Amino acid sequence: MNNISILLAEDDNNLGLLLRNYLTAKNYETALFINGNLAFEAFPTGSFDLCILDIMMPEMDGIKLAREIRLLNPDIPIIFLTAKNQKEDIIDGFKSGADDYITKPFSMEELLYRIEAILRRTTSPAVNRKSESYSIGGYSFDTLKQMLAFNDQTIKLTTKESELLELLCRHGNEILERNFALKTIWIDDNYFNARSMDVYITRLRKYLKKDPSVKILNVHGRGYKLIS
Amino acid sequence: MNNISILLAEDDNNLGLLLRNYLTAKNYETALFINGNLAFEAFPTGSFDLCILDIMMPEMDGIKLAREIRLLNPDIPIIFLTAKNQKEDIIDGFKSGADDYITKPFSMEELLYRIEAILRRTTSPAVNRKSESYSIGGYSFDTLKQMLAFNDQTIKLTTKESELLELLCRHGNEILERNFALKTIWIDDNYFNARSMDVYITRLRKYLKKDPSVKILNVHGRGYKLIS
DNA sequence: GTCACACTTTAACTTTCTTTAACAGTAAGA
DNA sequence: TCTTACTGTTAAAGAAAGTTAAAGTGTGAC
Repeated sequence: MNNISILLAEDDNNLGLLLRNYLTAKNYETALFINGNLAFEAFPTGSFDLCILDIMMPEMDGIKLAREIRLLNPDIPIIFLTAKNQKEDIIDGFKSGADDYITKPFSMEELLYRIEAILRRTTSPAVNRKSESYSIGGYSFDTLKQMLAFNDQTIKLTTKESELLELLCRHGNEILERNFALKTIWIDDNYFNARSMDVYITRLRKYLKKDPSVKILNVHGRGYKLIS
Repeated sequence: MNNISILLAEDDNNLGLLLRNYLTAKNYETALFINGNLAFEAFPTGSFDLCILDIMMPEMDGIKLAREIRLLNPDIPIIFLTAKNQKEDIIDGFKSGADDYITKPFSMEELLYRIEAILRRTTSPAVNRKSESYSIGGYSFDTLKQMLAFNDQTIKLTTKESELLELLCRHGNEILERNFALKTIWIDDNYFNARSMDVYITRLRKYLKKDPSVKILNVHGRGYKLIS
């Protein structure tokens, strides 16, 4: 166990069990509740570090649940699960204080990335801040500081630049799927976000061109490959 | 070999052999079994790192097999192969502890991506795909960078060009079957994809004509042979 | 509050990649 | 020889991605 405890509220039992098993396998202590009421009753007793709430649930929906939880603990990170194209849900979700949300269907890997990202943002620096750093050819990239260094020159990346470069690094020398990247970073993989991503790819390529052995290759119709 | 050993259970012999050949070529040690019983009997003897199980199989189906395997080894990654739109299968699959599933038809590259993704999640740090390079007469071809070099001139190949040339190289001086190439790269071996492949063969021949000893020969009705 | 600034998205235009089409040439069997 | 399926080549059409600039958006300083 890594001492992280997750409250999971999901009424679809198949998905719920799948998620619980997966998160448990990933060393997150996970408590599953099949509706909002049960989750809310359990919340004060367990000392949870993170909540994953389905929005559409009978009895008490995820948004209402989030508001109640926030009254008890204003700082706890909350990730919403929602079906696609429920824009209103998403807006309501953010109003009720979501830190993040993820649209169904999603891959386990995607959810895991979100959890890690959110824990990185919210847990205190002293605790488990493992500063990941990648070396990309002659560059070195610190994901936490969001700094990209080449020899003595260092530039600060923006959040999106850094997140995209991190995903590329994680999938180093293999394909990073467009949709995966879009859903993990932009949440929604619509046309405009896809074009936005193109702009960021261009920018990253510009940053990385000092070392000619480093390349971000496009795989037509699928995604990108960072090679070094 | 990269020391990764895969158990593959698939009753369709065509697909089974195609998969085994491809995975073997990609340096995964692969054992193929044509039904669930045989696979299960063999499981304890071979020390496998990953299972790829067809769901629909006679005798013991993939889901039952997965459960049995999980009893022996709760952590081994399992990928299911399933026909499209078999939602129930997928859900059952996840209940029995699948890590991922892939719906037929799929490309080899897609499966490879899933395998790498799952290994990335379960083994750490990342298994970086090494850059393979082939020499073809006076040319040198880097599969990862997708670059084809002749003397001081280097051209960048597109993804499809590179995939096709890689298959040709891998079958160097022997025959690359049309259907194998089509299924591996284009997924579907229909008429239009076949014609598309012809176009790519023409293009590769153009790239390779600087060295007259290099030839892509057609074997009528069967496929192509790269000689150098 | 509003101004300035950094960050992100949208827009417009260009280039590249893949597939489809059209037509020509070639091998093999009836 | 003649027919038919297979292959070769080139051009075109359509979709995806590259690039640059402008327009939004939010955030902190004052």
